[in-house]
Amino acid sequence: MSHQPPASDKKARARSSAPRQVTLRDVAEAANVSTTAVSRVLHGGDASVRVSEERAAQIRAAAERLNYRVNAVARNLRMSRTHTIGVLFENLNGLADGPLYTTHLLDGVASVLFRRGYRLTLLAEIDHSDIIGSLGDGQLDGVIWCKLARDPETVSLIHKTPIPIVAFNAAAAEEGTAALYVTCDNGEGLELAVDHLWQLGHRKIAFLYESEEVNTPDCVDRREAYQKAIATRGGVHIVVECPWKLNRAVDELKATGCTSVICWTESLAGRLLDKLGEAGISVPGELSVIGFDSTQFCETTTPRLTAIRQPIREMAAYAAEALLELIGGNKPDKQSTVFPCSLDIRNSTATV
Amino acid sequence: MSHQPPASDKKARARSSAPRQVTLRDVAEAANVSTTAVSRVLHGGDASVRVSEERAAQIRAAAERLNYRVNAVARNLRMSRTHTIGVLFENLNGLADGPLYTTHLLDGVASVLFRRGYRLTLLAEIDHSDIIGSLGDGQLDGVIWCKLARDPETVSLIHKTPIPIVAFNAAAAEEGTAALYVTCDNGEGLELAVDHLWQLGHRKIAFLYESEEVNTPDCVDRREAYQKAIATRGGVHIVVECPWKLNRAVDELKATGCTSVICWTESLAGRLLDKLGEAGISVPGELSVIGFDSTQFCETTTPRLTAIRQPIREMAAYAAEALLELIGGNKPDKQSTVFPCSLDIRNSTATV
DNA sequence: CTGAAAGCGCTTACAG
DNA sequence: CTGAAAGCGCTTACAG
Repeated sequence: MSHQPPASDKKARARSSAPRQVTLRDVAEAANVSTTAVSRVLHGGDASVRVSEERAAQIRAAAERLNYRVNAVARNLRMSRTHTIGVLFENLNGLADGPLYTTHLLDGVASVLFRRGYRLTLLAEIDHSDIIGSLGDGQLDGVIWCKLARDPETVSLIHKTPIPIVAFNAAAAEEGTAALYVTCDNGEGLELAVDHLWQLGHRKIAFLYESEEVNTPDCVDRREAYQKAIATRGGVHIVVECPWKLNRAVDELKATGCTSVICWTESLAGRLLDKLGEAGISVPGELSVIGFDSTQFCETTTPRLTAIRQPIREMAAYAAEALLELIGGNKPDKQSTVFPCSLDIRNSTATV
Repeated sequence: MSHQPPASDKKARARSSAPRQVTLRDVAEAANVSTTAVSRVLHGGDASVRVSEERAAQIRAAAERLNYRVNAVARNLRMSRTHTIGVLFENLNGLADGPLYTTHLLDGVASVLFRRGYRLTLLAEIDHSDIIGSLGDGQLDGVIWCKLARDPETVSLIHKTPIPIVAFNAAAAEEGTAALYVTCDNGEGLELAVDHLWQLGHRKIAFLYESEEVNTPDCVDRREAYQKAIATRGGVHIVVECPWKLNRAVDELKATGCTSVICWTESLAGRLLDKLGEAGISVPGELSVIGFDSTQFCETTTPRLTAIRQPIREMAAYAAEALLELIGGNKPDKQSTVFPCSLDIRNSTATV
């Protein structure tokens, strides 16, 4: 019975033109049941609805025959839930910036999300003022906000955002912010790095960062942590700011008379190694260099790069889990999670 | 007038509980106009609707006052358009695999998409049979399918997918497939590499790939192109398959007596360099090594890696542009676009 | 056990 | 110029 194509003349749809999407209603008509029953059988949900096995089989057959696919957008609208979370980067460059930082980050997030049936959308902060528009438009259940800045404007943005937020690599939590913070222990990391150099006899240790990153949370924190670690030892801190391209950076470092330098990222350290090579300055012979992140990248530089390690992938996976908890309505017991850092000693540091 | 909060008693919504989303209807009521007018003023569209400047101002004021945000999911449902495109990877590992391949790919795609107001969703092929489910659920306007395989099963999948597809790094176009193909000229690339080695006096040139990748399109193409380039010169081809971890790979290469090896990716070449280093085999002294992709990664290996270059970022940006054209309903003039390869000679190759 | 109907928040012919 | 109403394709109280 009912093996003829669904008539649906009630609506007299334009069946002739573009191949209209097959809907739940079509399946219901073909199987001679209600859309309620079809929804229940095909998509589960509402357990209070019971459908006999016979009808269920009819429904499944009809769906198969008509090649029915659920329209997730309609479902999302109805349920106010998209099972999609966003990862927000400060800028487009973010993607190609750190040699492996972004990759590990996405890999960690994706490993959790995909397993739990969530999707991952990439967002870049193009227009600062439009973030709310992107985050509050209903398409995202939550967001992982990378390198979240701490200026008042951004903080107020956070308050206005209607979805749960996990701030990634954004240092300390703001007072009264609903967001969760996941970061690494920059203080510990720089303490380890300075300690390592100090033990090697270095007393003039520089800290290097790009002027473009002067306000990036991690950059600020690491700079301050460096200064504290140096101060603790009664040393003199040498903070060097350079342009992204490292023009004159080598000269400026030389002028300070430092014997070692800590770069705020491994990406920067890698580029510095190149410049030092060009300038004929041997590492670690004349200058010891330390980076931050300690991904596989550090195994491929010349010399292999000593670096502070933060477990990016694990942090990202944790951030994703935490976000799903928030979305599920579970309030976390703590607002900040700080992952420990360690120091991977390779070949770019030596006694002074 | 009408400065009191919207009554909306008609519906008697649960205003007391969770802060319900502010809708277009709320704005309309607050401004004493129709939703038609609000939609027109706030979101543009339907140019046939005209609203006086006075009313428009009222509407904008009401929207501002109520802190109205459009619900993009509802709009997407209505317009059957999400302005979101997917990037589909074969597996999760894809993300952390090639040192910079994925990053450049995403960067290229994102650079185009974000500028044109599109979003980017990451998908991984977890369950092969469920791809249609993901691609046909209405949440995506199109997809960039990376390393699309050529088995009959996948081809039939492509035919069933209701959204435009651009296949990336997937070699030749399938007969009668609607998909667009963007790839690099593997043949040219391997010809250049073999030529380079041949000129350096190498006559025993091996080709190395991981057994896990035996059916990956690019791997197949490059292998065949290698064999052809060798055959053209009357040489003997030495194809070596190894496990991902490269167990015994060095021994096997040694056993073949080859003086040089072309790896199908730079990632593999990088790992091989490590193994060779451990085994005390000097590169390029005892063995010349060539990789494929030639990203910044090759500048950081020891020695710096000679590699065939494919312009990943440009290819990805092109793929994104092409996909948007397809989505816009513009049929492309050609089904395949092949980007030229070149050879970046660095320090991992030398005379035999 | 089963179905008719309301409603998620938009946009857009259509009629005044 | 303006608005009432239909409808995108789902899910889910609610009533039989």
